[in-house]
Amino acid sequence: MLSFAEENYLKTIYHLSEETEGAVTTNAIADSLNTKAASVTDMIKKLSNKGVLSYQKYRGVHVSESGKKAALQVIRKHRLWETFLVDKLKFNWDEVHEVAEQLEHINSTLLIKRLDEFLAYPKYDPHGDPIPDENGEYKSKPQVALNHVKADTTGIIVSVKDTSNAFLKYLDKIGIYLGAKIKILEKVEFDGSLEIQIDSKKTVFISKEVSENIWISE
Amino acid sequence: MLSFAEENYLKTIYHLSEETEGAVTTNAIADSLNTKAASVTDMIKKLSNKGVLSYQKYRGVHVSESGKKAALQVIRKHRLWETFLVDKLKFNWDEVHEVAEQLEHINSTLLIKRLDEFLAYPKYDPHGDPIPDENGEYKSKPQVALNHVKADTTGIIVSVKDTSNAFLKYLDKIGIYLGAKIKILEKVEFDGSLEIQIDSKKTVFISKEVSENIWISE
DNA sequence: AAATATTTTTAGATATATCTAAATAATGTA
DNA sequence: TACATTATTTAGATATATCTAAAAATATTT
Repeated sequence: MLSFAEENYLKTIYHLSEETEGAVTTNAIADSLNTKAASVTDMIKKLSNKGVLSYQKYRGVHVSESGKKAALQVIRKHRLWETFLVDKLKFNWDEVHEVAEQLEHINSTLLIKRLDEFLAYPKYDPHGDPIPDENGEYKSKPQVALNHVKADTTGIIVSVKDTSNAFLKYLDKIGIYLGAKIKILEKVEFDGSLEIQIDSKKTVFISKEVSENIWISE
Repeated sequence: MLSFAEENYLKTIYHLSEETEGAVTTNAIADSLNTKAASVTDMIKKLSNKGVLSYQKYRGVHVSESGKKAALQVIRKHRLWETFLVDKLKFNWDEVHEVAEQLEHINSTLLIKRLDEFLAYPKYDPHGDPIPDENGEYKSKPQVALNHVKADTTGIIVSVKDTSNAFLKYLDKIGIYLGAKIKILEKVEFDGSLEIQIDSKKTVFISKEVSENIWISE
């Protein structure tokens, strides 16, 4: 059994390991959790003793098989709760995270089984992220660039291919961000530009070049 | 802000103060929380410093006004979650407590507001206990003795007036306990005896004398 | 490769929530 | 009232999770 804090560390380390090649470093973990490197060292020793991480001094950590399983169960709980908050309790996307961070540590197999059932076995959370099943299995949603979808398509922005400052500033300015809900209102055949609606509110025009760099998950 | 452990102590002490005249003793708290008297002394000092209890050495504690408010909010959360678990997630009565004990400490005003709304503002939890509102206000359900209700009535056993060992042993034997869901199947006019169903399963016969001592909440 | 900078670990504190064992206060009884 | 019993508190440990400051290891630069 992992404690609240141990679960938090493991989940974060698992996420980092997915975006990192090689070992996850102490500082990366500390940054991610807003804590100090010394605290991380203490904790990764403990998690390593519990067999969920493999750790070599000064060489960072890798998540073990059992660690992955445990991390995916926490992620499963987190994403099921987020789905519940948005679908049933009418939370906005920006309101769910903090609460789901707490709810994900509630310990009850029956609760999660029934919650899953109650939500009709969702495969993706409100951000488009996949919800692992009881065995930790999941399938990511296929992603497509905005210029490859038809008018009337809705989806969630999951990735931005151009990460230059200029581009990100532009996206920020027009109100596009990771996780935003997008609807293609119109596609101009002439130049491939798009009129899109963001979060069922604001509508903006983007050029084909821009649309090639924004990837959504339907 | 109270910690998880502090909230648990306060809630328990509040419950004890409701069944006790005068101060709540250290040992009563320790028994109730399955902990040691020394731990209780430590904690009540802390809670007393926070102003939710008033405490005099060797004289036990009283819950202050602010303490009552805080305790009632924890109880509110507990009972709303119990209602959610039974009404929405199809938990049985005996399965809810442990999970609600965890859920009651989740910290989010919006969550509780929305949960309350989602459950259509319930006034009583699945055990028949009143759910305090945001201001801590609540109204207990009126209670009646079994011999005063008509056939077909359903209710929850909330109180047993005869607390002799013999009587309690008898109740235990026939499967009656506090919180049990009761349905009056038949009332024999001749002697006032009753055929009742317990938890939608077992049916038993009880005499009028016994029925006078069992109080339900409809 | 040596010097410097960065990263990571260790040592030693602090805060919370517990415990056991011993001391002290309150209560019950002869 | 004095003694015995019970209840409560204190003192001192333990475990978890955190921190700062210093030491050690690794990485980078000249």
